[in-house]
Amino acid sequence: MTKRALSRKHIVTKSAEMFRHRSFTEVSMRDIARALNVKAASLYNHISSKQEILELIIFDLVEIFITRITNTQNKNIDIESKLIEIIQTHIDIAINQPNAFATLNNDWKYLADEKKQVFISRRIEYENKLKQIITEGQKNGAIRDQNPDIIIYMMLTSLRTLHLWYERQDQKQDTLMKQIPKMILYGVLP
Amino acid sequence: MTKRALSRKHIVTKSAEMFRHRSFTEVSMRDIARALNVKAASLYNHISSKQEILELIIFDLVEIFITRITNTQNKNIDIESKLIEIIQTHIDIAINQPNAFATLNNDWKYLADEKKQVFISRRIEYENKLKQIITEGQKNGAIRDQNPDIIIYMMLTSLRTLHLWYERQDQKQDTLMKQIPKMILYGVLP
DNA sequence: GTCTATAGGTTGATAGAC
DNA sequence: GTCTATCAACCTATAGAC
Repeated sequence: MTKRALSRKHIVTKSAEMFRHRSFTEVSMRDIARALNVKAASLYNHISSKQEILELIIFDLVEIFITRITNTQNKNIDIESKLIEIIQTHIDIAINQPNAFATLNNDWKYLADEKKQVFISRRIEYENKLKQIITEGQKNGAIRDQNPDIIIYMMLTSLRTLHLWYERQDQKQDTLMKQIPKMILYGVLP
Repeated sequence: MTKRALSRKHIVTKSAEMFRHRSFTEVSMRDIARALNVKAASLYNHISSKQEILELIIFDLVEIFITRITNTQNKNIDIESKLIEIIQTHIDIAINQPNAFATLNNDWKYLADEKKQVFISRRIEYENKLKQIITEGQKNGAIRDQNPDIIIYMMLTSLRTLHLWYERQDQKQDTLMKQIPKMILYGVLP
């Protein structure tokens, strides 16, 4: 019945919130503990290491990204609609899960070696799904015949720091949902 | 006549090289010293603090960016050519000064409070020059009539991590110089 | 102008009392 | 399951010998 029982979930959520604004290496276990009104040692009753917190934040979101692009990939809609849906997924996550999203984008490099390799593999898997959609679109003439790696780069980088910019400019979600895909696609579509 | 005299310039150059791959906070003075085959204490004969190294890297490049956009701004060419030139400036710097470029983009937030404020002011100054060009283009009908902040965001974010991607994909500079502006502008121009 | 030694602080993590 | 106390390692920076 305690109002604020310490749990893995609380620790992970609060950590993501803190990693968003000051990176993984800058936030100490003492900082996280202080924000949860406990002492650092107490955290270790719920999680085994600082690394584990990072892994929980990042890999949960990785699964969400892969699930959603797979979903889009399997729909019976045209290529342009697929790309819009993928872009909107990124905007949705950037706005509605900004803490985990920022941590994934900024702090994946602090994953321990083995986990970092897993992350990179999953990212390549994601990019390959996107590449399949793009090359399929290029065969149909639905997408401009340009180096698909450059197209993917342009799509993904502009979406990677949306959470920062959203915070700074205070744009409405539905404005972004309309305008960003348009700006990306007019460069991608013939 | 020593082959490798320690100097401010050596220290700053080597530091930028290291900050590119592991951020400012992750690279210690001992690391920098080791890479230069001296002991950490020796660095302090040439620079006053770790902060000073960061400032030298970042503000040198800030001046280059501002000089170059001012230059473009004052030319007698049409708006589209101005935008292409600005984009190409970013690509040029990302490719030819990748270390300072990465440090500026990733580590400006580690500048000490006062210097960070100066940096932010200079960045706003830069973005305002870009905004002037864009709104002028919008009056002429040369640029799509869309929120200029979103246009600037799209232009700048896609250029901010070019150095990483360039490294990963091994694209040729002249390919990027042609294709990236095209991809950005087809989303900006009517 | 480089070195050793060290001050004074931080870090992630653990041992063991309660 | 939280706490205090602590370890061992690291950090930036300085003092002072050479």
